[in-house]
Amino acid sequence: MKGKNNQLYHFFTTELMNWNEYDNNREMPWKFEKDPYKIWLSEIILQQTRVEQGLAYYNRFILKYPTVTKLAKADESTVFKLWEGLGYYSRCRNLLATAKIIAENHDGVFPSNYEDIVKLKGIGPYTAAAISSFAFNLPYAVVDGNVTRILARFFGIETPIDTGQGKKAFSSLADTLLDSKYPAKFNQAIMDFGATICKPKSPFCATCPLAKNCFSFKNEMTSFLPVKSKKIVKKERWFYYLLVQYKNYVLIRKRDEKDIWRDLHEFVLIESTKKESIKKIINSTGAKFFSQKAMMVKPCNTLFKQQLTHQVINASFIEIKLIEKLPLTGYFWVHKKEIKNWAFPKLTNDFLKENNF
DNA sequence: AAAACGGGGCC
DNA sequence: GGCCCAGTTTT
Repeated sequence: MKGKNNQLYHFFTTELMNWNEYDNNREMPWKFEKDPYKIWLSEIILQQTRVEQGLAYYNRFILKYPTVTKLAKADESTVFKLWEGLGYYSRCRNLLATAKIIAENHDGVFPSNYEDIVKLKGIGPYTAAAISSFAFNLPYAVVDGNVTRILARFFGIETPIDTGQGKKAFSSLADTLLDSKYPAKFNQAIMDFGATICKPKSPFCATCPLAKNCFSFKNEMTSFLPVKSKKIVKKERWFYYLLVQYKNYVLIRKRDEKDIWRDLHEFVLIESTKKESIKKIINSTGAKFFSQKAMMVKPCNTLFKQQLTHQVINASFIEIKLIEKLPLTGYFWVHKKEIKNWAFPKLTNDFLKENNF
């Protein structure tokens, strides 16, 4: 039984490494990169993010911050502005924090072993394995969505990939399969393979070099593997944004609670768990303070909707022009021309763009 | 162990 | 409308 498994393992690795020689045309600026800083940056950007979406961000970051030392000296708001629109903003916060740690505690030199790398903020098992193998050619197998999908399908593993047990099993199997002489090449190959051949939908089994020994291909199971255990429940929220203005100034604040869009900015927010009438919002205790001192209150008709992983945000914007410059705790006044210097959620930028604000 | 964290693209 | 993406952190 063990011998049979070993043969299968060998087949998998051999075919995969062979495939990479000829059939892989994915071009990415960080491919075959050896600078751990550039690899790190690319891996953080690509967490839960498609290559096509992250590519432009990567290029802009490298241009502006060519080294980890340069990044470490950067202003947080500037870095967030550069990250704006990419999502999962804790990645940006951790990126800067880690750059500072490397600059201050490691003399600006990226750690060169897995144990030290995985301790850094924003770097988990996947990213540590990627940096270790790509930059330092250390034998750590990456386990991302591509890898779990390929392994679940090829070996017919029904263990859910999003459980502790599953992660352990897939990681262990990946380490067994890893070509320890060429870890960087193996890791690059398996992810390219997942992205181009063993795709989530409509994989190219007809031309797949692994198909003849693939459990899912032989048993018509590709559409059922891998298995995920968790069902996502979405909640719906209604955001009513007051564009409180005085002359050419508008009130904004930085979101600082543990919630979506932390460290991004927003206008005066009145939130509800359900849809409200604009009239009710304007007359609410939160808005009355302003509407009483307003020369103009104008709701914008468009409803902005943003789908997130665990929630749906519905946003309406209401313009309020004041006759005097009122203060509001937690908020600050900025000139309209300065708005573009602050990072905002995508939904807000959509509004700003549509309304030439 | 489960939940939360964005935004985009595909079917 | 649901799924998935070169996952990690927090609860």
